[in-house]
Amino acid sequence: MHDRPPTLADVAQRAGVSYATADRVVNGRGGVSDKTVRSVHAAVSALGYVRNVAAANLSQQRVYRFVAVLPDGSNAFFARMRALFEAAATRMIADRVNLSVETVAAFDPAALRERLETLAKQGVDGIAVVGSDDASTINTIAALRDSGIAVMTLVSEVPGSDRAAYVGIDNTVAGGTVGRLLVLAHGGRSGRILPVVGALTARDHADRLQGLREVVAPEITIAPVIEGRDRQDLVEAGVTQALRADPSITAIYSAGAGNVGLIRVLQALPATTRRPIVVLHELVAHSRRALEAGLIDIIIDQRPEEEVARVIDGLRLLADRRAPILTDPIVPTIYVRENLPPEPQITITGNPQR
Amino acid sequence: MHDRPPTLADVAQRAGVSYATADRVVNGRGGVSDKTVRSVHAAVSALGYVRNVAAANLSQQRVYRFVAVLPDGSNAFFARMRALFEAAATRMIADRVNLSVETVAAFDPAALRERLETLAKQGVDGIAVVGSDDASTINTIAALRDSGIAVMTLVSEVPGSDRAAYVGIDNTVAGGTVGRLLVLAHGGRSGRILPVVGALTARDHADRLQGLREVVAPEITIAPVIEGRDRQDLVEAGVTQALRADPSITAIYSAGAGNVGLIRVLQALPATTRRPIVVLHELVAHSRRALEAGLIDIIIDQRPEEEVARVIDGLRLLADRRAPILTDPIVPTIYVRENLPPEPQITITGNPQR
DNA sequence: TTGTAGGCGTTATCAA
DNA sequence: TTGATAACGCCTACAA
Repeated sequence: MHDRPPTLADVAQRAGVSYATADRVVNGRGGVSDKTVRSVHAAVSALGYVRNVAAANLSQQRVYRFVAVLPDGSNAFFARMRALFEAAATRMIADRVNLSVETVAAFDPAALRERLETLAKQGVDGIAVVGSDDASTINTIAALRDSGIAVMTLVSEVPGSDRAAYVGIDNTVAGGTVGRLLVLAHGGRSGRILPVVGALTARDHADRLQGLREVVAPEITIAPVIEGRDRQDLVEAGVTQALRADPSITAIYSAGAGNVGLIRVLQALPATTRRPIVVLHELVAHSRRALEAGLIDIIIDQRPEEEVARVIDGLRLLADRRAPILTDPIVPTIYVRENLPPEPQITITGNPQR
Repeated sequence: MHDRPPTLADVAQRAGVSYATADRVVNGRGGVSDKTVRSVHAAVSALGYVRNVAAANLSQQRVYRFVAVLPDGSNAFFARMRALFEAAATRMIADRVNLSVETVAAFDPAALRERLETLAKQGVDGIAVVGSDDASTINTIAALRDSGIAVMTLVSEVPGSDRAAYVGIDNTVAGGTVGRLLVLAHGGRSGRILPVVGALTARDHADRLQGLREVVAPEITIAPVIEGRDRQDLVEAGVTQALRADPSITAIYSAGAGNVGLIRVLQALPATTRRPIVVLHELVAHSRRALEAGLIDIIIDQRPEEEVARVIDGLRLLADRRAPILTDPIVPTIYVRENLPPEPQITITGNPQR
């Protein structure tokens, strides 16, 4: 009843060959006669042999070295993602995976390329990088891949690149989701949405807008887009002006960053007027407070926790050259005031007993 | 630059003691002089030693044996959860964890107790069980715990029990979330919600209703509750009758199962009338189709994928007697038509290369 | 209170 | 084409 799982030695014995031969067959190292191969395979499936990864890793003294490359700057979202990576890193050292987080100038393909090439020279096993849609980055990723390094893109896709996988949301889906919620919130009445983005040239922002448009038309119209460059001050000025200029606005959708500026506008709104419905992206400290305070209605979040977990999983699978990794897009999640998760804690890792 | 992580042997050498002594200190086995303890600790932190779990597991020939106990019946949600557990099980045999899924008569505390006691005798390391709120179950869980078996409750909490952790949503939160979305969807207008539950005595359903009530009052009123016993036919009959009796109903919230019946009612609704806003729980095949078809508006889901992952993680931590496991509640997720995840695939596990 | 050494299942090297 | 065997890092029985 309680027999231990079969080992390769069991397989070898059953197949009537030496341990080494069984190993050759199981791990496809070649140089084994067909007949022997067949008998080993038969033994494997008869016994239900499964390679013991713990033992394998031990014998190989495998130490995975992974790096996550994030854009620098004071962006709250990436700060959170960074914290998540760091927490994961400390949890994983017991599993012999060495994960580090590095920062590189945002929107600077040359800097990114240089950093990636340096990492390649240092011999990392895998890299997760926040994508950007330019030729330099595409080429760099291809080069890394050719040199056998697993590359995954994170948060933002690098369209033409042959990265091993993309982990992030589908921005068109995100925009569409927002659109659907706004349609619901308008309850059949007409309305006018004020869209705020960082820049219309930013692929992800444009996709979100596109998703929105497809869903809300034709009942609800869309006001001229504000490009806030992801900067609080510009967002604040732009939204203030737009609201003043167009009193028919019933909703605001902020698809980019700089939302501190938007929140300031909302705070300053006269209490007499019914404020527009407000939806914005990413659950971070300030957006959370705004939702709790009733200044905004919905946060749509890409769940960086899950993204980080998937990236790490994926890098490990790639490093082990296991089968094609699953690549379902992340489903953007909706937060309202009532289902906010517990505030993220600063995690202090204790020393495991035993 | 590329040195391998320090081993206990390194620690021992640096502390000037034997391997066994270092081991005694690091694993707190006692019987070591204070002075020695200190010097070993010093060496540990000087070198940054971290126990290699792969090696530890190997040497112990540890095989985790976990069981998930789910209620039987044709419930689509539990069918999905079962599939998720089974998929996880096959993925984990390479890690020497033996996870099996068992089924026990729903709503039958005696049967559950018997099953759990049998498992205890067979010497499992951990059990995940869908809770129920009765004395027998509470006692059984206590007994299991005393005999050193890790018990986690899943989906539904067992209030007074000393289970190691509960993995599931907070149902009051779920109800509140639905309430908020319905308030939004009413856009300041009054309305009347028809609630459908399995039974008011079912703790989770009652909690959901409670969460809803707290949020929607006072603008939106709540019609008399339909108790559908989670059965399609009863739900269908109840909802049909209620809609006929009360034309002022603007929304339906189904907090329980039997939603196939509800969907039939919606399909039969005359196309001329504007149908009520409909929210229900759990993303399964039929609810998904209904959302895609525009028969319902929102699905609130407890993400069984995440629940399963957390349970397995938790059981492993408990079996290893590692620190108190994190016990954040699962955040219920909102689906609209646009952010439905890809249809779950039947996963066929390939043989890992190497 | 401290130390020695065999074994866990795999990988990889060397020899036949 | 096949076989034997020394690591890998940790746990533990046993000895001192």
